[in-house]
Order: sequence, then C-alpha cells, then structure tokens
Amino acid sequence: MEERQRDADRSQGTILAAARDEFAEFGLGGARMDRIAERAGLNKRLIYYYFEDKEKLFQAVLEQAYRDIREQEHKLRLLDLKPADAVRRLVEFTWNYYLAHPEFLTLLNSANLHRARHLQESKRAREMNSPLIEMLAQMLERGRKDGSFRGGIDPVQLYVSIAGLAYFYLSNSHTLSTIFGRDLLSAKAKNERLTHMCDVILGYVLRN
Amino acid sequence: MEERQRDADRSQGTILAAARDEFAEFGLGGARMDRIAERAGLNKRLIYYYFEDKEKLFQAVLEQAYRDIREQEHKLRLLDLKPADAVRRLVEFTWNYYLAHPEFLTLLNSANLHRARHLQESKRAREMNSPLIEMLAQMLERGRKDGSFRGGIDPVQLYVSIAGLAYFYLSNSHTLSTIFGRDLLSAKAKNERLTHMCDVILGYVLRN
DNA sequence: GACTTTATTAACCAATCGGTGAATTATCGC
DNA sequence: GCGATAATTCACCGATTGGTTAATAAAGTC
Repeated sequence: MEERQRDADRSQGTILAAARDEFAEFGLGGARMDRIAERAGLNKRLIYYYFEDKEKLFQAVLEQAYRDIREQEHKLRLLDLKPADAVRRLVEFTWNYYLAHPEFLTLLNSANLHRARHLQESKRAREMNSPLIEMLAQMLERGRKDGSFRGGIDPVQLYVSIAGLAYFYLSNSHTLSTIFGRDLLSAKAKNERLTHMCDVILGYVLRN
Repeated sequence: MEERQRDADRSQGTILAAARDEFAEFGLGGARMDRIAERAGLNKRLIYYYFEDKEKLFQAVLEQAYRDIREQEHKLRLLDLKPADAVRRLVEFTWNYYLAHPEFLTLLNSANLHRARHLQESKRAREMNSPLIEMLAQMLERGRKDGSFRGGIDPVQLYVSIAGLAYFYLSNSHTLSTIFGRDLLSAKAKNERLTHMCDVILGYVLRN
C-alpha cells in the first residue's frame, strides 16, 4: 500500500481548511500564517506557493465558503412544497446551516469589515449570486396567487430578514448571553429561537 | 486665555475615541497601538499609562460603546405611546442608531469573535443589562390587554429580532450588495429596508 | 534511467509589533 | 517659590510578523 506522499490538490485542500479555521477563529487581522501552516501540518512556504499571500488566501477561503452554502441551498427543492411549508423549510435550513457552520458567520464578518474587497476581487465569488432569490420570487408569486401570501414582497428583503434573524442571534450570542444573563445556546433556547423565527417570518408573509 | 495644556480626562477621552475608530476599522487583531496613538495625536506611552494594555483598552472602548447606546435607549419613552406606535418607534430607533454609529456594529463583531471575553471581564458592562427589556415587557403586556397584540411574546426574542433585522442588513451590506448586485446603502434602499422591518415586526406582534 | 517538472523543506530576513524604563515637564498644594 | 505629584515624551527592546531565497526530493516523461 504505497501511499501517495505528494499531492498538490490534497495539500491545497488541507491548507484551505486550516486557513478557514484560523480566519474564523481570529479574523483576518488576527490570523497568523505560521499557525495556519501548523494547523495544516505543512511547511509555511507551501501556503505562499499555492496561494500567493495572506489576502489571496483569505479570498480563496471566502470563495470556498460561498461555494459550500450555495451548494446546500441548491439542494432545497422549495418549489416542491406548498408556499407556507417552503418558507418554513427555508427558515429551518438557514438556521441549521449557521448552526452547523459557525465559521461561516465569522468569515462573513471579516469579509464585511474589509468592505467585501476580497469578494469584489474574486470573479468566481461575484458570479455565485444566489439562484435562491429566483426560487424565492417564484415561491412568493405562487403563494400570492393561491391567496395564502400577501403581495408585494421583495424576495431580497425576505432573504435578508430570514438570514438576519438567525445570523444576529448566533453571531452575537456571546454578548447577548452575557448582557441578558441567559444562555442563548442551550438546546432549549435554540429550539425557542427557531420557533420564534418561523412565527415572525410566517406572520409577515401570510395574508391575514 | 491660558489654555490648559495637560488634561488627563481629555487625553483619556481622545485615546478612547481614537481606539474606538481603530478597533472599528480593523478589528481587535488588526488594530495597531501606534496607529491609535497617531490618531489621538498623543504619545503611545500614554495609552499604556491610562489603559494598561491593548486588551484593557478594547474593554474600555466596549464599555463606552454600550454606555452610549444604553443612554440613548433610556431616552425612549415607549410607554408614552400606543403599543403599536411604540414598537414602530423602537424599530426606527434601532435602525437609526446603527446607521449613525456604524462603528458599534463592528465593535460588537470583534467582541463576539472573542466570545465576549472583554465584556465578561468588565463589571461595569455586565451591569448594563438593558432596562429596555423591562420596558418592552410592559409594552407587550399593554398591547395584549388592549387586544392589539398577540400574547406569549418573549421580549428578549423580540428585541433580538428587531436588532437582527437591522444589524445584519447594515453589518453585511458590503457582501450582500456585491452578491445581489444592488446597492443596499442608497437612500432609497435604506428607506425600503426600514419600511420592510416595520412590516415584519408589526406583522408579528399585531393580533390578526 | 537520465531529465524535467513539481511539490516540499530548511533557514533566514527586514519590518513591524506590543510594550517598557527612565527622563522631563507641567500642574497643584502649601 | 518650592517640593511633590501627575502628565507627557523619548528612545529603546525582544518577539513576532508576513514573506523570501535557495536547496532538495519525489513524480511524471520519454
């Protein structure tokens, strides 16, 4: 069983995962190239060999992160469901994705701290505009036609609102828990939050 | 007119403001002590004289930021209004405060990246738990009694939702604008967002 | 099996980082 | 005015930073 000892793809993947974890934990400014190499178990020089510099590495991590969530979103077959069920599924998906990928939240925070410069410099990332919005628009139109949804809902606003309800709660859970003296990450609290989010969003989209 | 040349309070305030701007722009990890001194127009050694080290300085900046928003929240006389109007005023206040103090958003992001460690180490900050929640609870109860609000609303959930709808939109406006190919910070877009947030929140709290 | 290419490593570097020791100067109590 | 104290400056440091030069070893090529 001669293991392949050298593998460019594997090394790049390992570096990318290590960099993702490092950037997620310390932010772009706090991340250390030496630590990324250590996390990856590879020589630091390899990072520069494959990714040029810290900024480009961060850009690659961001692209990967967006690719991942877009791939998951793509699997949502919202149009197979009744409009109200589709909205609920989308809220649940968003919530569960953020819960399963906490690094996504802090990576986006870092990206925004730098005014999305890394995203704008990445052709690939800019082209990954969410097809979910199209799906959402169709779903809202269906709901309106069958009388269950109110009209005039902007799918982008709705998407941002669903994301915001989940994102803020999770991304800021530490300060919020401290200030309210209440553990927002307990199993019970998380269930209550999901219920609340569904209530808020459905209360908005449903006619009546 | 002999100007006071030395002034400990003024120097501390100047340093705090410079540090706030630096931390807000680059995050805790990306902030530079030399740059803070330069921004303040004061010798770097003074920062250590008054604030001990970078971590303590960040903690002081956070305390100040919370003190500011709590002070503004305190001025809201929500109980003087009809419940539905009070909710709308709270949404508008939150939105306008975040718009006027974009540094508050990135500071909180940094605080959360460090798991609110700086907040927990600060007695003063922990004691600043929002009295707004009490106000909100009373308001919700009034609305329920007069029949305009639905019952069983958790004031903390509602507060987090109002904040989240505004926070996520503004804090992530750069990535969102890039991905959706649509300027979320134009005057028109901002007005639409405020309208949307009011619709969502009122759609939730109002009975019917 | 020699030759080229590609992946990996070791050692190093100038610049920058957070932080400090000690001198200096303005202010205040008396 | 004078001594004590508090505010400010100057010059410096060891450690760490992102990044590089050049040597090396494995994999592909024919």
